[in-house]
Amino acid sequence: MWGCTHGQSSKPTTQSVEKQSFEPKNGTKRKRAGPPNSIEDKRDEQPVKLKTSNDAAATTPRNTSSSKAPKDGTQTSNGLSEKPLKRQKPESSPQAPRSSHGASQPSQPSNKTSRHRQHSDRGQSLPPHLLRKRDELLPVRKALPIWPQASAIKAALKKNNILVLTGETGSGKSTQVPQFLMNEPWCTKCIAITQPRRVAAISLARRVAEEMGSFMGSQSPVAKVGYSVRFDNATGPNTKVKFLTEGMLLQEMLRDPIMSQYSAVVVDEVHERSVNVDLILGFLRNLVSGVETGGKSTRTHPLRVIVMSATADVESLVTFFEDGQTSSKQEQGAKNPIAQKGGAQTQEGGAMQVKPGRISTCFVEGRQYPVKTVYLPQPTQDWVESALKIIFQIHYKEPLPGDILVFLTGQDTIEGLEKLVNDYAEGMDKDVPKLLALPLFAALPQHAQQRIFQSTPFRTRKVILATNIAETSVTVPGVRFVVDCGKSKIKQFRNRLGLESLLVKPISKSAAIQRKGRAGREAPGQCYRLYTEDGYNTMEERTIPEILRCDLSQSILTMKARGVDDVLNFPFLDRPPREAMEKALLQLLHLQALTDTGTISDQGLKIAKFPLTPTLGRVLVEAAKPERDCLLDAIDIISALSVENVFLNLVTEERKEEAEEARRELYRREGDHLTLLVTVQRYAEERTDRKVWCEKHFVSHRAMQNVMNIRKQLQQQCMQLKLLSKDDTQSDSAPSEARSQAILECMLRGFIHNTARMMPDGSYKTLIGNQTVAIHPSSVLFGRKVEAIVFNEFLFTGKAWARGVSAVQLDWVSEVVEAIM
DNA sequence: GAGCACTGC
Repeated sequence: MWGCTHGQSSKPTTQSVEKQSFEPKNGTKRKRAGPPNSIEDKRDEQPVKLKTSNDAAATTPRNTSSSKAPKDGTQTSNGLSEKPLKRQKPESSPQAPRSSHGASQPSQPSNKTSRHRQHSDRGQSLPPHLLRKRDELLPVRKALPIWPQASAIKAALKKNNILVLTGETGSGKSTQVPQFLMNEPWCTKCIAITQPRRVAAISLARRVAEEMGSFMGSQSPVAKVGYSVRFDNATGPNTKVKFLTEGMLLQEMLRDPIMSQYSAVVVDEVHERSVNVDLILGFLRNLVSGVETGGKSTRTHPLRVIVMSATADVESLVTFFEDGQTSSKQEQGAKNPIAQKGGAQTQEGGAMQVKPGRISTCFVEGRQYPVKTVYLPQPTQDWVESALKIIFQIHYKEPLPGDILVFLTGQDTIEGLEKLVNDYAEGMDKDVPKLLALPLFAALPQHAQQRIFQSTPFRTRKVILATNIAETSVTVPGVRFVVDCGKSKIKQFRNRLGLESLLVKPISKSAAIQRKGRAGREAPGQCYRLYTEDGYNTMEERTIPEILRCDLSQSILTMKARGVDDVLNFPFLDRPPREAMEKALLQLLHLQALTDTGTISDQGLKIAKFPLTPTLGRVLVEAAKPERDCLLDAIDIISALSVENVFLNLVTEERKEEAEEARRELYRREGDHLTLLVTVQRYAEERTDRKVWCEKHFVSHRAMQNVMNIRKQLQQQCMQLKLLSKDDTQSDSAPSEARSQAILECMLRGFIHNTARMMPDGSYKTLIGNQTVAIHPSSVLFGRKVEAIVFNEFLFTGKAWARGVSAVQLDWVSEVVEAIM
């Protein structure tokens, strides 16, 4: 897990507090220390200001951090702020061993909990170590660029319900804004702060708890800070500041459309533009403008919304919340199945509408050392070779310390360059420091990823060869040089074919700036771009938001489940093409998640509540039907399909053969789905040592632990939806032939579009769309000829492949296909 | 006989 470095690192900077600025850095020194390197440094043109758009700018005192911080920006070791940020003592770390199972588990009443039960929440009687920590951290907080803005931010939210806050890395916005707001008179309930990633939600909550001198989550009833991520809910009755992942908030919004437990929602990292953040913003805009909150479900107090973003794209966000009233009016008359259930009536329009000028904006400077940009004089085709040259150029020219972070596109280029670097490094003179090449990508086992945090051996420079993972998800310490190939792999959904492809594409300017910034987190740095300045200038300004390039069926089902019937007029920050939305609507209709009139069906409501794609949700609902009666088996299979790679990928031929042999007892001739079922069942039955079992069968233990979590969650949710009864949780082993057939027929109900039949020449063609597909070599059915197949995934990599394949009978498929045609 | 950027419920 990222985010849990308890100070073993040689540097005090841990990624778990990366949102904090932990350097005693001078916020102003940065400005002109670097060369006139890029067009993106607009910070100097933008004074620190906070204004409301309906009155004159109320300029606040300029960020005072620069006067408090040491003037020398290169002075990295200064006790003032580094020391308190170290996670030194275990006692100061408010983390208890936590159960990672089911969010619904009650917190265990421990001695510790009852001992603190009588504590007042004023803090005086809290344990001294928490208070000491809090007091230690206060000066650090005060030195953050956002600190002087506290009163202006509070004033803005007294006046207006919406605040758009732009703050760069290191401004402290994620940790401080909730603390500024929590004691405001209007803030009688909880504040939610969303994060795109689990680690960020958890580590920010820990940090804020420390800063407040509070317990965390379920540690104590008086705990004021908590977090909620999948499989891990650490909130208590008095949680006032709650960090959660975007997906978690969306789930809550389905259960409680008006968000009655919150006084404010802070949407952080909006610039990353995940699909979930786009949905949240649309729902919030409807909510604050009084749309689809009709009747009895109207809020008594207005919800405060704080939208936080790193890039200065304030205008579009302000416009988004100001305008678009036309589309919301259209939705006003729309039926809301959730509200209707309670006999609610649609509220008359306009009562809580956001009028122009009711939105505040705020800009806060970040803290970043200057980074010099170097472009290639000529464009190159072979950027692996260019990267190699530049790595050694840096290594020979630049003194230690200073690690190199290289951004590449994927595992293969990373491993290729790793080998090259190692080969060349062997031939270096003895008096030159060593080079240590470290790969970093998500599929790399956890222990291998952790190597980047280990301290560098004496006279050695690390070269981290990374994918996009290092752009946002992982902060690599010690980096002073960035090498950016200017490309990344992007998944694109092709509407017409209904398949996804993974393509290597040029990155956007904003991504290039993000990558470059990774060199200036601890000291001034350099960024070598493996493209020309002209190349940079021709890049798109921003990365295309995910919602414009993904399959929309899950998003649209979520919208429908939340009562947005007219999805074509949903307030999107960026509206997906109509074609993509219609494609998704049609798919949902085929899944019988929608009725013929386009309203959500009972079945659709159930599907929407599962943490699954609509196709997989549909399979579950089908499996629960009495005539199928194979829900537990379906849950096992779907859990395994929800994680990537249960079976380990082996490299050498020898190991592959070994694995084939060991797994033979798991393989089922019906195909991959039943093979997964057997694997999950055997793993679950294993009582002695599951880890050993995994090693023996070349199965990923980490993946299987995740499968078990998902399996448990799905079983619980099926019980809540009354699809499963309590006394029915013991799955039978080894499904009979009849049950195998039932399982595959359920799969067909979800994957109608992913079916193909064998042609006379032995190739396969999809029943819908008539596309040629081939069974992927990773399938147990590879090389076999069967009359028809159903498959989990349709992907294009040079050729159209079907992955996750099972054999079915043609007449089963025909029956399902005819039903929707 | 191929190959897989990254999140998340």
